[in-house]
Amino acid sequence: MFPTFQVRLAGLDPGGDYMLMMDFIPVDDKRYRYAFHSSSWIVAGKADPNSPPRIHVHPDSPNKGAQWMKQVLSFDKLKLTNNQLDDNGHIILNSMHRYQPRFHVVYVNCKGEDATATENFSTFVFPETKFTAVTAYQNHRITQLKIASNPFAKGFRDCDPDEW
Amino acid sequence: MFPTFQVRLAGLDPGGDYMLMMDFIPVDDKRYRYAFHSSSWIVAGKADPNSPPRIHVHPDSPNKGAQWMKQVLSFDKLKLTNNQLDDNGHIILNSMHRYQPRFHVVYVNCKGEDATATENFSTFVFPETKFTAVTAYQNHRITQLKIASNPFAKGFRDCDPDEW
DNA sequence: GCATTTTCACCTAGGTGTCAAGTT
DNA sequence: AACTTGACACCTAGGTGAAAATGC
Repeated sequence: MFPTFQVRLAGLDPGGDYMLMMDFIPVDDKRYRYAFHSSSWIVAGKADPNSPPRIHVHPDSPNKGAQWMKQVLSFDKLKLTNNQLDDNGHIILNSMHRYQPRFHVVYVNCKGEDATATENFSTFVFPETKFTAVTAYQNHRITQLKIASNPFAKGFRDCDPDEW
Repeated sequence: MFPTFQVRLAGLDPGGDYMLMMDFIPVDDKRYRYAFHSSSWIVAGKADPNSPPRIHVHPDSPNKGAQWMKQVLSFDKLKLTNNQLDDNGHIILNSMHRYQPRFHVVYVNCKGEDATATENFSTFVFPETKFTAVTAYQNHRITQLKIASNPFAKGFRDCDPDEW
């Protein structure tokens, strides 16, 4: 997923253990298609059936609050797929559907026998991170934006990288 | 470090938390040089002063016993340096000195307040992994062995990779 | 004279959009 | 007609020993 979801954490218990996670929930029960004449997405019917939702656990989990708060966190290992039979633990999405990423902070208290009974969750949603999943870009300006900002797409840039 | 230190674990508590670590201890208090005429290492004086020893923690730590036992463990992120002022957390060694890698399994019991009081260690030493640290290979057969076995050195192979 | 560092061509490994071909 | 897949050239990022340059 590019751009990568990045976040800075504050207010954690420095010595406590936390797991950080992300998941993706459908924004609505609709399927979309892109109307080129109006350059906008329009509803194209009811949503396709979706696989059981998956959760991406940040690979540095679990870790101390102090460690998580030290720097900006990046979910750069998170991968998306449209393959409903995916076997790599990637997040499964339906193409041409809208999704809202969610960020979860899980406090892991291991003092008790039954760990789950003492876990605390906080979930954060940033509405500006909603997106439509595609297998091919529908809008040339999105293509140009990603070519301009993703280092791996440098080979497609027209002019000097410093000019961007 | 190549070849990478790899090990398989058995007999852990599947639900318990473990940290896996490696460190490197001097084999003796000597400095060596390579005698080309006899193709062997000979003592060349007393050991140079060494920096405070560092410990490499396997980056997947901490993790459950069940997880550690699932596959062969590889310490492929472990890096060596001769830079006594290293700031990257690498293992600091003296060139032309002999070292013995050690492997540590640490059981992390977090039920008590003072975690260190309830930790249990096991240390494993494989004498066949002893080596002499160098900045340049002293023996052409070592060079050829590494060219033959390290995928990143394919550019230096003489014949078809399949023949090796 | 020996040991170390630096630069280099050559790899591995994998993330980009393009374009042609395939699918529904 | 709309959507998806796979091969591809072109990148990033970084691990090899060779050879030249530097240090002691």
